[in-house]
This record gives sequence, structure tokens and C-alpha cells, in this order.
Amino acid sequence: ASFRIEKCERDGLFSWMALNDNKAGMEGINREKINKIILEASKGSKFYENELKKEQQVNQRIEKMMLQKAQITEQQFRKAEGQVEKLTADLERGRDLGRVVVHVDMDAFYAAVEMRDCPELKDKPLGVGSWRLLSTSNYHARKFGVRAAMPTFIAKKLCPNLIIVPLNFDKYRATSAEVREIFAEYDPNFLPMSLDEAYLDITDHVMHRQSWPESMRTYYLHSGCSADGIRFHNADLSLDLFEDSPSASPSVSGPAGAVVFGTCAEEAVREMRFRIEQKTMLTASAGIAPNMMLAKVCSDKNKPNGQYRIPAERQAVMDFVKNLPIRKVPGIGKVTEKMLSALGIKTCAELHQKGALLSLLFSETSFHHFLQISLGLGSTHINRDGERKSMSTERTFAEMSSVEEQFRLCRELCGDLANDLQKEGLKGRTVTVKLKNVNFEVKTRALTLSSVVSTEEEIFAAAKDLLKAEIDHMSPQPLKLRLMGVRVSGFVSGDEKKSLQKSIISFFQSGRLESGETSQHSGAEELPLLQLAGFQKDPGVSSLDVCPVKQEVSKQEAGQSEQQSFFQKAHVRRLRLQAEQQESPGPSDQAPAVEHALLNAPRKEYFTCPVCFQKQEGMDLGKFNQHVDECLTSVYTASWEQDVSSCPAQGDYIRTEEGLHHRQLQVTNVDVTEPKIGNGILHTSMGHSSIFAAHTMPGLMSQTSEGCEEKTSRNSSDLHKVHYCDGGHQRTSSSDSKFGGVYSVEPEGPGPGCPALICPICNVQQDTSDLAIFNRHVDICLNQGVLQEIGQEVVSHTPGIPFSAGVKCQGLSRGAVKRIPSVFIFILLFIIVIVYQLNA
DNA sequence: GGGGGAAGGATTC
DNA sequence: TCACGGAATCCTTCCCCC
Repeated sequence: ASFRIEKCERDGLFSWMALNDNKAGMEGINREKINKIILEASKGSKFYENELKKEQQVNQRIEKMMLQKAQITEQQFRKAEGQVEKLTADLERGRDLGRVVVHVDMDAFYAAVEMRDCPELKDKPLGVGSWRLLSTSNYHARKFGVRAAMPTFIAKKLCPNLIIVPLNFDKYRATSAEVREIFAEYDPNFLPMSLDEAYLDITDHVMHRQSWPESMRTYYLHSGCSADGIRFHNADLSLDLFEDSPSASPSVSGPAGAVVFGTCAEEAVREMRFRIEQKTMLTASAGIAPNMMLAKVCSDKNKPNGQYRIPAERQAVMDFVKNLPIRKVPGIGKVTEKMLSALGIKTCAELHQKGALLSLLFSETSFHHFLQISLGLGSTHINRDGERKSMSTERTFAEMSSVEEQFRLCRELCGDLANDLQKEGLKGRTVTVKLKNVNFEVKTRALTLSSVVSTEEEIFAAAKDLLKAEIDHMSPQPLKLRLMGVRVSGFVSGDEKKSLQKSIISFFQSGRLESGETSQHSGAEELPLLQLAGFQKDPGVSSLDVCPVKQEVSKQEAGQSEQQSFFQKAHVRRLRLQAEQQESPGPSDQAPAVEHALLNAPRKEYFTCPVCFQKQEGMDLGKFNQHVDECLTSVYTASWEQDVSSCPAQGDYIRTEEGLHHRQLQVTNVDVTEPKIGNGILHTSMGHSSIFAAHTMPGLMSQTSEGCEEKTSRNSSDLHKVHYCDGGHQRTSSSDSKFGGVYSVEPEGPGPGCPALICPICNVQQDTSDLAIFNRHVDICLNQGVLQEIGQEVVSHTPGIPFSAGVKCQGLSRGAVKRIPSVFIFILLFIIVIVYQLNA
């Protein structure tokens, strides 16, 4: 390593590690001296080694790019030039100079707040952050080369007198709120980018301002009192405000220090900055331009405490952009800078000159971006409605090799993330685990689930499998980590949420992992019958968890979760029994008794009856089953008394969590004494439409109403397509459903006011209004599917990992089907009840 | 070939 | 103090499946 470093030093390749002085307040500093100190301090560290590695990777990319460049023919180049010309003309046509966009950035925000609240710090070099890393520094410290995101030990080497102040986000948030109040007066829809910066579109404000009387543009200098009670006079602070543009200075007059601002955009921004300073004692810088990209660059131009405006004219924009270093443009970091630099591009003008070359060497997206920059184009519409795409939490720590600690931390992170997600009411489908080893190498491992997740258990169920996979991958070497993070992304949109609420299928599948997890040994290969019954994969249980896992019952999760809890608990019981019966296979080599201990945090337990929805506490599974049987019997008995030959009518009631509902539930042809699968079809009537919940079992051919066949294979990921009817028009949708879909049938067909009888299994309309005949047909369909399914081995084990929920059902005869436990009837009932609930 | 997922990387504050 | 963050977004590349 030392040889490599020496070689690099010789070759002068340290620009990669050198100080990034692309920051206000760092002009005119002794770069050479500072870089030498940084280099000496960094040399030999793991971080440094990793940085060198990264730099070499970029160098390889550049070499590859140069090879590509060498192979470009004259003809290709001419063609590219033509395309660039055409695209440039298109972009020019779309140029919009009509908006007045402002980017406001508070100067050294955290440091400025600390200095304001502790004036003794005002003239001293200050760093704000931890003893590991600085978040920012004041302008005194910047003169020494101390800047944001610098490790504190290096900052101390650069500036031994540096004072370190810890972060105090509550204070920054409070100040930020004050500033935002002012922003809102200029643009109620301003876009905050962080605590200290925001974009505003003041086009409307400036327009209205033209007719404002002077009194509305007059503000007063006043004395104030800082947070710690020290008196100050803002007149001192505000002097700088008017220095950058004397010609446009507002007039200060009168004994009270009245300041009158003008009507143009620059005056409006100056007024805004004045008010910010008066209110918070902090200065802000601003950029005014026709688009966001330029406004951002401008706000840095006269930092600190200054502003800059690019007039809304094409030539002014082009003049500004001409000599602008590409590194100043947001979005161009050190990698892009280095790559472009290798092509001889350092300014935006050069970026445009080499447009043809760039179009041949970079992706279309990148090239378009470059071209826009070179023309001084950017977004003129401030998008305030952007939805969050992901949420994550991560933590850096001292080296961690213990599997026990790693799993514990993983669970903690999942818990933290779950809290954050729940605060914003978000549920996502993809769980990503981020790991950084002690060599600073970062790995991410992601898993996209079939249903959305948001609770600690659900997230942890996926995250720990991902973590486990990495631990196993490293085995027998320990996984030495310095950072772990968990991210949830793939949030459902508003529409999807609605559809999810409606979908009983996804309801059942909550917490169940997709096929991809199979390879992660996560126990996706559960018994389909159990899946159908809602015996979903316990989010806290993977194939690793042979020990019983208790379920946490969140009080916040009403309704659905309560119903889920029964199945989860029953599943847990099943796991427990299985575990007791089997020889304990023990945890996998690394993982753990510890992991089990972690997973087995004590939790409150109770069952919720899926029939009467009453909470059943203090019962063991036997007693609870007895209760469910009794409930079922009473439902069956009641349903026998109904006239099964008439069309479903409204008028019956069903009990749900919310109470009794005016809905009908019919159960026909059910043999109470000997429940038989498929021997009963359940009808639900929802006014003008009937809802049938249908399941498509693995290996079953389901037929759509248009006669097309959708093959469903054993691979659950193949079961995405759901065909369903909607107002007579069949649609195909990609859905979470693994079992099938929800069939909505218009009340046309056999009789007025009666729904057409469409078999929910084969999806073919039946030419009868006789429910008994129809039921017989569905029985046959259902039995065929079930027989096909259970004729196969429905539970597969991950080799070497006994999955305790596994129940083998092989080679069952038709007779055996008739003796399938009451659970199946019970499952069907449950489906119906849920359908009612959701539609109620 | 297109779409989607996974993984890694660049960039910003 | 012997040491380099956390959160979010977007992009690219690779791979698999249809």
C-alpha cells in the first residue's frame, strides 16, 4: 500500500483526495499546504485505501471512454453533430424565460445559529458536528481549509484552535421555521430543500408588487434580543445586505430606520433577506434566475450575505453560462467532473462545443442533461408535489463482527424505520439492507415483497434474511461491519392504497414474501392451503426460526391486524408444536441461538375469532378452536334456515369490528357434521354487484371470462396477473394477488336484480339461475383445483432447513378431500367475512 | 426487445 | 479522542423473464 501511495504521490494523483474547495469562503486559501496535511492525516487508513480504489475505478471508466472515443468514425461524428444541432434547436424553442425563480440559502447555517446564540464564538474558527465528523464550519474555519463533511481529526490538524460545537437540531429547526414563514409570504408554495435552503417562484409576487404602495414595501430596522438574552441592534448586521448592489440599494430613512424596498425582483429578494436577518439575526444568500438550475448557481455567486441575478434574456443566460465551471453546476460531482475533464471540458461553453462527442460517449439521459446545462436551461416549474420514494435509517459504529449484535442492530433499525414509516402512514414493498464493511466497501441487498410492509416485524422478516444471506456468504469469515442501514421503498400510491384495501387477496398476503426469497431461505414454500387460509408467513419467522416466535400485537392496528393476528398466532402455535416434535435442528452455524433469543421478545397474546370477531383472551389453542367451532355451527345453522333458491337480498346482518352491518351472508349446502371442501359456495350480495373471492392455486389453470387462459405455475411470482370483470369490461391488471382476483359482476343475466352466476373458479358464466345447480358446478371446479394441487407435494422444504410450518399432503384421494378439516370451511367463511368487512 | 428487480454508484445537503 | 455521516434521489448496468 505504501508503495502505491508513493507512486500516486509521484504521479500527482492526489486530486481525488484533495480538499474540495468548491465552497463559499474557501477562496484564496493555501491549497497546497492544506492538501498536504489532509494527505498525511489520511494516508494508510482503510478509508484512504478505499478512496484510492474508487479513484482507480473511475480511471478505468475514463480509459474505457477514451477507447470508445478513439473508435468514433468521422461519419458517426458528423451524424451526431446533426442530432445535437437539432436537439439544441428543440431545446431553444422550449426555453422559458418567463418565471422568476429564487434559490435562498442560509449562510453556514448551523454554525451561524451557534454563533448567534453564543457571541463569544463569533470571531473564532468553529466546526459544528461530532468528534467524528463535522457537519459544517464557519467562515473563519474555512480559511484553514475546514469544511463540511470533514473528519474532525483532520479539521483539528488543519486548525488546532478549532472549536467543536455539537449539533442541536431542535434549534436549527426552530430557526428554519421562522425563515420559512417569511418564504411563504413571497411564495406560499415554496419548495424547501433542507433546513437552510429553498426554492421560490416569486413571479406572481413581483407582478402584484408592482402596484403596491410604498408602505407595503417598508420595513424597519429594530433592536432585538438574542436567544441568550444579549441585546443587539440589527442595523449593524444589515449593512452588508446593501453592499453588493449599491445602485439598487433601498433607502434607509427616518429616526426609526425605515427601509423602503423597490418593486423589482431583486428588491423583493433583498427585502426577503432583510426580513430574515431582522427576524433571525442570520444572513442568507440568494440567486435569482429564470430557472432552478441557474438560481442555485447564482445563490453561491455572492455568498455570504449576497445575491445575484441573471436577467431574463437569452444572451444574459448564455453569457453567464459561458465561463461557468461545470463543477459549479448542481449534479456534477467529482466523478463527472473528472470524466468530462478527460475530454477537455471544464466550462459549460466547452460542454456545448463537445456536444456531439458527449452524445456518442454518454447515455442519452446524461447527454441531454449536459446539453441543457450548456444552454443554461433548467426546470422552470418548482415541483412541490413530489412524493417520497423511500425512507431509510442507517447507523455507523465501531467494528461489529458479532452476529448476535448484528441481528439486534438490524431489528433496532427496522423498529426505528417502522416508527418513521408509520408516522407518515407509508407502506413499501421493497426492503433494502445496506452494509458497509470495515474496509468501507458498501453493499446493498434488496428484496421486493408481494405485499407492502410497514411494521417492525414485517421489515425485519425481510431484512434479517438479507443480512443472513450476507453473513452466510462471508462464512466462515465473520462479517465485519462499520455501518448498517435499512430502507423501505416502493411505496403504494393513493390509488394503489385504495385497491389494496379492496383486495382481500393482498390482505391475506400481507407479510408474505415473494418468490425471490426462496433463494434466501426464507420459507416461502409454505403450504398453499395455509396461505389460502391466511396462514401467512409470520413476518417474524423465517426458515431459520425453528423456535417458536411470538407475535407482537400492535394496539394501533385495528381491524385487519386483529384478524391477521389469529392466523399468525395459529401459525406460530403450529411452528411451536412442530418444533417440539422435531429434533431441534439448531440455528445455522453462525446464526443463532442469539437470533432466536432476539426474536423471542415477550409479547402479549390473544386470539381474535374470525367468525364473531370477539377477542378471546386466556385461551389455549384447543379452547380457541372449540370456540370457533361453536361460532361456525351457529352461522351454518342460521344459514340453513334461509331460502337458498331466492336471489340474494339485502337485509341480513353481519357482525364486524364496527358492529352489525346490513349485509347478507349466505352459506348453502354445508354439511355441518362433516365439513367438506368445495361443498359450499358462499354468496355475497353488495347491492348491485356480487363479489366472489376466487383463488387460483398453483398448478391450476384459471380461465378468464373471455375464455383466455392464464397459466399459473408453481412459481408464485408467476401469479401476478389477475383477470377481473369491471362493468362488463374485462381488464388485466398486475396485482399483488397470488391467489386470483376479486370478481365483480354486474346484475345482468338470469333474472332482474339478480347477479349473473359466474363461477369464481373457472370464471365462466353459468346458464342457470338455480343456485343449487350453480353450487354443484363450483364444487366440481373447486375440487378439481384442490385435487390437482394437493395431489402434488404442496410443501417443499428448503434443504437442510426444516420449516416447521410444513405439512405434507401427498396423494390424497377424493375421499380424503372430504375429510379435510374444518379449517377449510372456516377459511372460506373467513374470506367472505373479510369481503363483507372491506366493502362495508 | 422491453420491463422490472437488484446492485452499485454519483450526487446533494 | 488514532479517526471519514445520514438521508434521499436518480442513474447505470446487469440479469431474468416474458
